[in-house]
Amino acid sequence: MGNIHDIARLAGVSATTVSRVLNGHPYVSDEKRAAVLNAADQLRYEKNINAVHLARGKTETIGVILPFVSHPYFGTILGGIAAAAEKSGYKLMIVQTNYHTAQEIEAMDMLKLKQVDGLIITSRECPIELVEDYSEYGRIVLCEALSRDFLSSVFVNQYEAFKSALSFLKEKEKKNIGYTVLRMEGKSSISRKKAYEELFGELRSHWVFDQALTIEDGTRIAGEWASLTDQPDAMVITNDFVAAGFLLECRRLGFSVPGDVSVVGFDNHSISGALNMTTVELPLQQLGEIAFEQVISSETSHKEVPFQLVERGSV
Amino acid sequence: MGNIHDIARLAGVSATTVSRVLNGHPYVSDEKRAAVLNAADQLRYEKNINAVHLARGKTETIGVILPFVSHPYFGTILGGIAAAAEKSGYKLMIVQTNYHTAQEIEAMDMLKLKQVDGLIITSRECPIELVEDYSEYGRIVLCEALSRDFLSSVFVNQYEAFKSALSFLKEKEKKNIGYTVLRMEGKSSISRKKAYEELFGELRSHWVFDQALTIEDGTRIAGEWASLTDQPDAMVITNDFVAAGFLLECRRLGFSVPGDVSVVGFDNHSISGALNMTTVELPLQQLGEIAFEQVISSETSHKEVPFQLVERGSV
DNA sequence: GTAAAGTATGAAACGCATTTCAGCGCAAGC
DNA sequence: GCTTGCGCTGAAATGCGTTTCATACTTTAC
Repeated sequence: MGNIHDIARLAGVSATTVSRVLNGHPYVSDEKRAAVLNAADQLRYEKNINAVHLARGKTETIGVILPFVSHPYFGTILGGIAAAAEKSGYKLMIVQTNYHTAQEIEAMDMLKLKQVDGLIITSRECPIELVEDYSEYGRIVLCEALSRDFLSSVFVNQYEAFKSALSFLKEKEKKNIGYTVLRMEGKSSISRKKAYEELFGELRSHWVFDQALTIEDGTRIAGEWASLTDQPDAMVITNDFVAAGFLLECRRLGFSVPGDVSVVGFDNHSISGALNMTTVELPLQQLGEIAFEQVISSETSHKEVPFQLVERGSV
Repeated sequence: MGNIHDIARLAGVSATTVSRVLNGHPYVSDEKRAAVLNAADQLRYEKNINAVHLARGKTETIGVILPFVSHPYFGTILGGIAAAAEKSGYKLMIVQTNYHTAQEIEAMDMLKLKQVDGLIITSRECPIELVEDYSEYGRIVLCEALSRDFLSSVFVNQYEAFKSALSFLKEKEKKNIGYTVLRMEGKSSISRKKAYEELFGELRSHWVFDQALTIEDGTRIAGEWASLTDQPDAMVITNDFVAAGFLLECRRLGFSVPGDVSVVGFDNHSISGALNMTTVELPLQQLGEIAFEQVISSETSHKEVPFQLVERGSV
């Protein structure tokens, strides 16, 4: 358990030669190579990766910022990132932020401190300008639509995806459509409202349901929906989990889906298949893989991934 | 963007003093402290964390091995680990193994290379003896029942949890009970069989369904169940997602749950609540938190976390 | 036969912060 | 008046691998 110098001494060579052997560099004679390997073996040598990181100035590690690791939306993106990282021999450092700015900043500091070579931000809370300030320390990829020179991005066109769900419902003669958002003040909230008004004119604000992230949220929102006197006859719902909660609670309350209310989810998570639910498929695994390719690329890029409406039986 | 020596020069002090100031150590005069802080500011100094890691010999980072990051079972454990890590100021390095031994070994090597201070293995594929060999390099926590001197563990008593589900069904007069396992050759498979035979005597081997991990698996298994001439009248299913797939597919095929077949899941994931499904609650978030506490503890320990049957309407 | 190109090797510099040890000055204790 | 101890400070050692540069010896190439 010595270091590279101990090996050098034992093998009768220089530390340089040891390093060359250990890293598979050329220009080492067979005898010296054998001697080094033998000495390393004898000393039960283990590289200290921190010394390598220090010397090389990089860590072959990518940081991933995500609000919740246990939510399937982020879990699936992370799965894609992890699969791509494994192929490229990169390690992954994850930071769960719970949407707290402080955690996000702490994560971005990893880039500054050279703990990670690059950063993937699956969902952002702090100002984009702040993120941009960190781009001098390493590549940053965001999973949202933007076109900044120093930040890469990979995203689904939320506006169009939402609009395609609405258009589909319009075709099906649905006139009173409600929808859910994660947060009223969120970015996607604005684009959704815009898409809605473009297709249906004025929006009744109480047809927009807030805080839609989990199955329980879906359950809750179903209750809210049920208590309305002017119930929407269709709902476009943030993701398949919320949609599942909504759909199941509606049925439990004695309503028929799609008889009384149609449901369109997002993601095409397997839960939507099991529930025979119409949804807009988002290739989240692929999005994660692309994000990883971008973060190790030397150039910034902006990539849109396609969505696709999957028609099933909830409309 | 210089280093600690540049600061020392600019502030007219030694590198030692700079280090003391930067790390909040006592015994530095106010003037020197101010001078150092000022110089650091002027130089826009950023610590190189890799040098710190090298010097200190530790990284305040814990490695987490898990087969799939996007599966809710592991996602929930990871969420618990992440929450605890955040509180303690630790970082998390994750390795997704897909149950491949090679990936597991690569992850364990992080411990040897001093890339992580400790390791949490949420699910293991390689021999326990091999894992034990790595324990000399840092603390390792496994999420399975075992009592090795150099490995910590946190676990649910799978045998008892499974048995409690079976007992519950027995009380409800169910006589023909099938169940699912992740893999026929798996560890839990053996303890399940034992529990089963203890309560019901001989087991019909075609009442055990293999490869039960995802919703789709549940869907598939429902098809297999439906095609049997001697259908079990109750199923105990690996986790709530598989159970959800099973339950929904049974209903789609025209069977009644619990009329034609009862279902008991595991985990008490919110999906089971939405489906009004009876399940055995496993405190996975808490299990993750405990695993983290164990991995940063200086002593090995073995902790069992309680399970609890949650009675709903699928039996 | 000589210049050019390739092979092989090591000394030393580089990346950077932490920590131990030694020492000096001043104040409290007896 | 002398010892003990605390406050403050810095030199040097420590952790460790990579990479550049200089050098010397072989081969090819013409």
